[in-house]
Amino acid sequence: MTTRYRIGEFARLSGVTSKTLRFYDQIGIFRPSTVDPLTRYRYYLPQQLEELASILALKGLGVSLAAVQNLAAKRGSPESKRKLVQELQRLRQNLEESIQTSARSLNYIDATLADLDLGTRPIPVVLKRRPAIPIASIRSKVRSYTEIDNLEWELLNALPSQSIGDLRGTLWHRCADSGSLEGEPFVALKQWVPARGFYDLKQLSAATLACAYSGPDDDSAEQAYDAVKRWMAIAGYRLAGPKREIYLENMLEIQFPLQAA
Amino acid sequence: MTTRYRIGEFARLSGVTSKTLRFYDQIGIFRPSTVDPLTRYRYYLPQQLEELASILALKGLGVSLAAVQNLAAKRGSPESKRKLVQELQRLRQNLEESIQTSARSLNYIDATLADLDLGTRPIPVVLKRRPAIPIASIRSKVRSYTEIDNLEWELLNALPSQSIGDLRGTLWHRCADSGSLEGEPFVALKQWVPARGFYDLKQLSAATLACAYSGPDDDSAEQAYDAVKRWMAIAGYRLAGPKREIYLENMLEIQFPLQAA
DNA sequence: ACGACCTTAACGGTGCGTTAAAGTTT
DNA sequence: CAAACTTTAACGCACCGTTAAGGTCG
Repeated sequence: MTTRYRIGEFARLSGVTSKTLRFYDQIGIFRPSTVDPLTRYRYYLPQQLEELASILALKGLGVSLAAVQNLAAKRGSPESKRKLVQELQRLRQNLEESIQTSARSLNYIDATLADLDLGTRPIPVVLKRRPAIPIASIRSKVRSYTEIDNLEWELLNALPSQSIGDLRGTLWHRCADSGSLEGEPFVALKQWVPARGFYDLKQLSAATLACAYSGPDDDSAEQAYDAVKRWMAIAGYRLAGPKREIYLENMLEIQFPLQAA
Repeated sequence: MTTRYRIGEFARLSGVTSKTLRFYDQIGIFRPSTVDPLTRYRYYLPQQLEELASILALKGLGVSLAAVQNLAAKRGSPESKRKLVQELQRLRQNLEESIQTSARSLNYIDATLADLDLGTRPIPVVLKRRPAIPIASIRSKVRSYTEIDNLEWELLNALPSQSIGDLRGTLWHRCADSGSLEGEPFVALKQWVPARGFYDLKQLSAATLACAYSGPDDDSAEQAYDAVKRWMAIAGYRLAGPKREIYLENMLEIQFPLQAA
């Protein structure tokens, strides 16, 4: 009297839907013990509940069905054990990261809710990855913004116009020890340009950036700076290099390079 | 000289791919400022970077594009603010839960890795939701398993056979105060049966269960019990009611009702 | 004969990634 | 003129849920 279950009952017993069982059969990850060749009804055995459980346990840990299939294929071999360990370690990594980012998001949501409660308009802050790009720049201590404008003008004039890319901006270095502020206007380069003592040729390094936008006025820029600072504090990131100001047509993009903290 | 960006450049500036921009255009969540009617080229304005940023910020918090669209539709209205707050609160909830389950999974993965390292074969444990079902049962203090078998036999004989469902098993009550153990064999009911003093008619309550399978022998059952106990301790759940033993053809399913802890 | 089951097939949903084939800008 | 861009269209992914239109079991 070896009981066989039809799909519906097996579904109820195992806790998944019959559609899921049909799907698992179709992709070959978990098949019924027998199939009636006439009616094509699927029949399952009690022992298969455990087999399915081992699949569901893995899936419950976040393993993809493809990976489960991979692992189940060569079950019992010593190689499979290594594979499993490897997969679980990958998973561990992912889980830790997802917990981190979830926690950051949670904090930020709370802060945003508090802002909304106070009626403050939240300024959107977004994360971006930027690749490294070649730039030409001039770095200098600055006393006024006019000085920066002058530096930039000189930089642009010193370079052959066909080498100048679309991206322009200023890097702001704050030296903790001296407390002094240095500005470094830069332009992206499309082509090689001759090295001269007058400007530096370097790379704007690849980075993850927290970004916000502002109008061209100081007030608006200050708000954007504050928004990014708050965002970083709340989300638990730290600054990792000079801040970047990107010039857009009557707009400014404020970028803070990030380091997980 | 109001600069317009073509899709590629706007994509680079904003940090999303041009495909994403086309997709957002298609679903109407974020459209280019102008489209050349001849070439159908999309053109974007610098100000749109901020508009897109506000969308990306929400998405970064885990809001679905549908929800973003919903929120963006009536932006500025006081109703939109309530909607936004509501959405953020829903999100907060989800994030907290996902952090919880991720943390549980993390612990369980670590334990599984430790087991694998020791060469122990991990017994799969899975979570299931079960609905309430009507049962008939007899509860009693027990000294031996034979007694349970007898009780079950009596129960089955006392009931009209056409009312007896497929599910049979035993509930195990452990009374903390007395330290005594009581067993309660039960059978699921397909139909109404007369109430008699001899057996109880009740509901097997709906529950979330941690489950494992074992063979019919005591040794195997003990291992399954231990596996579930360990799993619960590691994942941080607590027992919420009598344990359930489900009888399957030459197999046992061990079920522990759960309570988040 | 009735209801509760089972079958396959096909489309839907999320948020785009990935070709492919053809036209446009610099 | 060639390189680098753009367009639409269509399929793919993961993991099934959800009809729909029929055969089958007790």
